Amino acid sequence: MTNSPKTEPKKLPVSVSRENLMSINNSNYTMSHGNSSPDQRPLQETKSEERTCSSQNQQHDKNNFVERPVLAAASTEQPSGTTIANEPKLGSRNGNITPPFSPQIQQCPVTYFNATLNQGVYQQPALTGETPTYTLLPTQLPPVVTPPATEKPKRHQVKNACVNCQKACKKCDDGRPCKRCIKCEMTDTCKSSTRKERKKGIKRGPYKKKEKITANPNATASSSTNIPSTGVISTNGQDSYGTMPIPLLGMPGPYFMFPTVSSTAAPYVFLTGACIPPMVIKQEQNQQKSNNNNTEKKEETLSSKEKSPDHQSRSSSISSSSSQQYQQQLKSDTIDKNVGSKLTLLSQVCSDMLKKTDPSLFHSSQTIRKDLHIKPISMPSFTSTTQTDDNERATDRLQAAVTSHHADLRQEPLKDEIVRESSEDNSIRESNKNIRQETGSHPQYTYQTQFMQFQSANNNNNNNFSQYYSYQDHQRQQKHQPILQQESQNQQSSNYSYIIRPTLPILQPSNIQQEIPAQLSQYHNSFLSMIPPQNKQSLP
DNA sequence: TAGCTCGGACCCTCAAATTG
DNA sequence: AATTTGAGGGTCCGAGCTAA
Ligand SMILES: [Zn+2]
Ligand SMILES: [Zn+2]
Repeated sequence: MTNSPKTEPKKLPVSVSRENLMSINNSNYTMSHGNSSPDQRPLQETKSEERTCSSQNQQHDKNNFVERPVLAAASTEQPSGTTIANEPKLGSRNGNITPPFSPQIQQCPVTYFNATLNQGVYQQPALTGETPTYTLLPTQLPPVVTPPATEKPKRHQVKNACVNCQKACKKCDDGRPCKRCIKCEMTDTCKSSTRKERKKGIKRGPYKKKEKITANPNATASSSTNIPSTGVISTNGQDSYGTMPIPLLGMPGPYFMFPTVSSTAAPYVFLTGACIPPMVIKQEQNQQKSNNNNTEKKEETLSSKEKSPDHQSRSSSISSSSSQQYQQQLKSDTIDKNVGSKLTLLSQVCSDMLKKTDPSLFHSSQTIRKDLHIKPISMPSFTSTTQTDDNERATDRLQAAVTSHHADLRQEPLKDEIVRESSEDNSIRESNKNIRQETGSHPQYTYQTQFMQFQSANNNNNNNFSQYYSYQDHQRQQKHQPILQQESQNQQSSNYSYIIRPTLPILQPSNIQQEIPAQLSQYHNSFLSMIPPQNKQSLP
């Protein structure tokens, strides 16, 4: 197995070096590092207000720490040679929650991946059958729905590209690993990118007023020629408010150590997996709101009829990801001779496997591998099986976090906690205690603030503290792993719970509230109260 | 000429503004 | 409260560039 990403020759039919698929779904995630790719976007300062997103992203990428995802209680095999030794140097590495303010942070290397791929290899979903939508603007006459013959079908895009595709600005898909990463042999780093939370409180200026539709179309047409008070007539009939300067709110984007929770929001469910790819979460959401007839879903269903068999199978597997269905698909004619389809299917199965809920998916994936002459993988661990399970675990973790917090405030030792041995640990622990005492909140918020200030002072745009924190958390877990193992060997029931991970994935399903145990809500609320108000929103 | 880069077109989401 | 608007924040196409 090699970790170095490959470039892909153009115009290659779907034939990938298949051996490397064996690395898919190895339940340990590892990352390859130090591979500089020509595909990386250069760091660019774009001053333009309107089209900053792309360059912003790239810039953000540049400065991001390489995140090491952790799958809790993941499999046993530690892939050698790709672990900590290869990690980027990040300043303090002792696995404690120490302030990461070393200047080295700025030099943190970023992993770039060789990542360009022939776009033609992928079948674009045929969307020609989709009904075009027309918006009735006040400046328009009542709609005359006559789509131009030359109208291009809508470009299909995934909700979340994987980090590799995102960096390369290339087409991604919903599978994890995605097709492109499979081809480029970057399966172990194929993770869904995280979306920034949208800023709130941005004033938008008045919208153009809704016109009353009169019976006389001429009257409508004439009255709809907007002459804004500014005297500027925009070309599309809109007012010029759109060009009003929008106040920038402090730092580049809000930063959330924990997801912001508004008081009116439905309770969240904390997933238990330490690093479940967002993609997986999304699928669960889809499953759970199957009876939720939002337009998006309908559109998806509609268009899936028009899609290629390949795509169709993927869509259906999202709505029902049973291994039998995968098996059936594998047997079906459409997929029989098509390597690409099988790869897609494998990608999908592997993606579902990451949920670690259905061991039979593993066998399905093995079947496909066998079919594709790919070396089989060893069976990963499968853990939680139900939503209830997840809720219970989440409750446990929240309880642990809250208990730990309150105990620390009272300067009481946690009797269940692992005794840290090194003096270094203890000194940090002491300092953490002090911070808790002073601020009344979790030390990480102080660190976060300091981190942001440091980054700001050094003109470093990376404000992704959570990735850093996550990494450290991982380090700590690594350190504690032997202790936990020892405990389990000695038949001791481990009472130790890690303080809730700052980057714990969160699921907010639309119609699952009733399934959330009251206890979880309770601890969740307590937990939220630990977050000082200034950290609930963006930092200054 | 194949592969890479990256500007910007295109797309979706969702908070603000507006309407009922 | 429900609906509409339109900007934020994203995806990824494809023209132009570069190296072999
Ligand atoms: Zn991808
Ligand atoms: Zn990928």
